[in-house]
Amino acid sequence: MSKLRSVPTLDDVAKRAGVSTATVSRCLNDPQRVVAATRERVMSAVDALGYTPNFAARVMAAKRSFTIGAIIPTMENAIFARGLQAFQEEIHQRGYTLLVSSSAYKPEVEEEQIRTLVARGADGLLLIGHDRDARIYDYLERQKVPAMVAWSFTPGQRTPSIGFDNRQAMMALAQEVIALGHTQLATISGFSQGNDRARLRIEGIRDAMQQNGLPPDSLATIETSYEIESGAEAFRQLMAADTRPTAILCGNDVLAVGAVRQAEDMGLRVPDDISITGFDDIELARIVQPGLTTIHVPHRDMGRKAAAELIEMIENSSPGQSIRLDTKIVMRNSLTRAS
Amino acid sequence: MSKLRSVPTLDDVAKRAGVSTATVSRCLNDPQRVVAATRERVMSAVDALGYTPNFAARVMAAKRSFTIGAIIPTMENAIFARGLQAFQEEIHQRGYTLLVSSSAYKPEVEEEQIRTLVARGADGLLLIGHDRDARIYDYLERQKVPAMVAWSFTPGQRTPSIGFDNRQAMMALAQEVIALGHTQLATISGFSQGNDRARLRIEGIRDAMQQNGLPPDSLATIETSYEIESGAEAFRQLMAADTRPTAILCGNDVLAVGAVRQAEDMGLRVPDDISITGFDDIELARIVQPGLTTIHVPHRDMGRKAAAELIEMIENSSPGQSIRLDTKIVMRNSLTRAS
DNA sequence: GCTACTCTTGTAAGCGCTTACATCAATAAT
DNA sequence: ATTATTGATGTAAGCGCTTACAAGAGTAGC
Repeated sequence: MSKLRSVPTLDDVAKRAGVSTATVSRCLNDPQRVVAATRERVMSAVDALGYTPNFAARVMAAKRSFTIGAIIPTMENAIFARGLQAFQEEIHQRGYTLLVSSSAYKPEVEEEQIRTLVARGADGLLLIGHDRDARIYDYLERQKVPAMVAWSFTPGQRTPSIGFDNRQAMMALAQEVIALGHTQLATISGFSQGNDRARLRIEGIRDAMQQNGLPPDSLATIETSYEIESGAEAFRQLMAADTRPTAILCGNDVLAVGAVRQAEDMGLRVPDDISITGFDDIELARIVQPGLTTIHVPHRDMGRKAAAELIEMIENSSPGQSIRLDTKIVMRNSLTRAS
Repeated sequence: MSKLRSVPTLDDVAKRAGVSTATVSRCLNDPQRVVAATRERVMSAVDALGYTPNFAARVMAAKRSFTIGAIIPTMENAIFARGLQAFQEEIHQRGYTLLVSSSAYKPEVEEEQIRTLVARGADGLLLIGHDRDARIYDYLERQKVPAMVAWSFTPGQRTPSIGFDNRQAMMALAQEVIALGHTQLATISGFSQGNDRARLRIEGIRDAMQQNGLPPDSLATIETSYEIESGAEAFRQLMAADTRPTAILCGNDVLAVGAVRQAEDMGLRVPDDISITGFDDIELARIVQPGLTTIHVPHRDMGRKAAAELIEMIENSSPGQSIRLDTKIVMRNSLTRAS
């Protein structure tokens, strides 16, 4: 018996329609298993009462939530926005709901968020990058929650990944920079601790230097947070050094924009006085003046494929497949020949 | 009895610690109600088993989820990012978790998201703007889920709001523009249908025109989606008209940036050939060249206050209080005297 | 020593739903 | 006509947790 004026339950609907709760449940979840006449009676009871199923009860009984969780490092800038949007569109189309939370690049926050999402009954998880404590992978395994990694591609890990080869991509760009005659290189990177994308991008630059006879150790490296201000500050530091770099390869577009802005504030012309490159090709890269030469990442494609593959893992308990996507260099106006 | 090698439950912990499930539950939710020795025994059982409480079960039994839902129109650009971040920080500090979803500015999607969040047991909801079907407010009332509106301030509505006076703010900026001698005004606005912020901002401009003897109907108005490209396209249209405007007040910074970029592509100098203003003062407004003259909105403050007030509503079933925040005009370099 | 508290823990009744199984009627097959 | 088969619906057992209530053990006051 429902309490007076309270939120209607399945029971209330069943009583009103003169059927059992099982029938109501079937109407809602698998309509064709119920004869049309009954179904209509039930549906109108649902409408009349303004009934909405209680999600917690449903998850508990069905042991399925049709929910997928995503933990991204940040929502503050657009790095993950487009990919996540595509991811969400794809899973929505397949009847799943997305739960997003952000970790602010903090491993302990990420771990907490993962546990929260799992406790909430997420059927699967989207994670960014591979670098995290083994304890988390153990936990996920024990809870039997499949996870998919995006924004990285490293087969052979415990979790399949869909992404691109960060190292290779950055190496290609560095090759390009070196081919333009630059020998004094610098990089403004995100913190590489616990961030394989950042780490591999730096290594990509060193690879290119190595291959072209430049000593990898001569790469001036600053690690900082992914914020425009941080990029600006890092640029200031780099330019205060004894030997100034002639080209700065930034770990992402946000840092690059900060550097470009700071260069301008310091009266330096980009790219004539200093070349600056980004990574990601977010909207900002097109907006800023001069347009940022950067690496285009197929965000939407990555998001969509990650969704498809993760759902495959959930529904068929498949181990999941890793997919490598291609990146390409986008030439705009922030990189030019060394003077 | 738990199934072999399955996810551990309260029962498993209780058995292992040699206590009842009630005691374990108390240890987790209200530790001081349990004597230290017992508590330790329980906690080590929790650790040993790697137990995590099942959220759905907890919500169901406690009828409380410590979850707050937020439905924002978009995550694609940064309009809501900062405010939401502050909101999330505040509720997190008070022991709540945030669930975010975006409606893509579509009323029907928003309604679905609201229902989803409520069915998921959200204790309260953060909504953007007042404009939505009365049916939704009825539903929220019936389900007894308190809601708070942000980014608008309109007391006397069914839901309390924390925000600023969109109309007044835009009027102040328009006054400024008119004072600089502009008489041919235009606006690039978001779709005003179902979006009180957009609607009120347009009205604010007309108010200012009215007060200064300019015919409000002479305001060239284009409504479009909140995207950079749309801003650019709208700018193109405005400049193709017989009488070109000398100043364009945009509904937000995103549109303004699109307009600025397009102006440049068309070989027009901002602000010398055309003045352009924004609204919101997101990061982009500082980054773009020339810096955007815009209206600064106290995003973080708004987010924090909305959180505090919403939690107050949840925990003390208070009706909620509306709060009006101040905006201010930020002068940068995209607005100048009419030539 | 006895009653009256207080403090800690256990017992068990749900929370609202799904679903395996049972039931019953209608139809098809013999 | 009888039995097997199919389809629609009902019955009821949980899912994992919280919490009202009960019970038992100490302590204190008389």
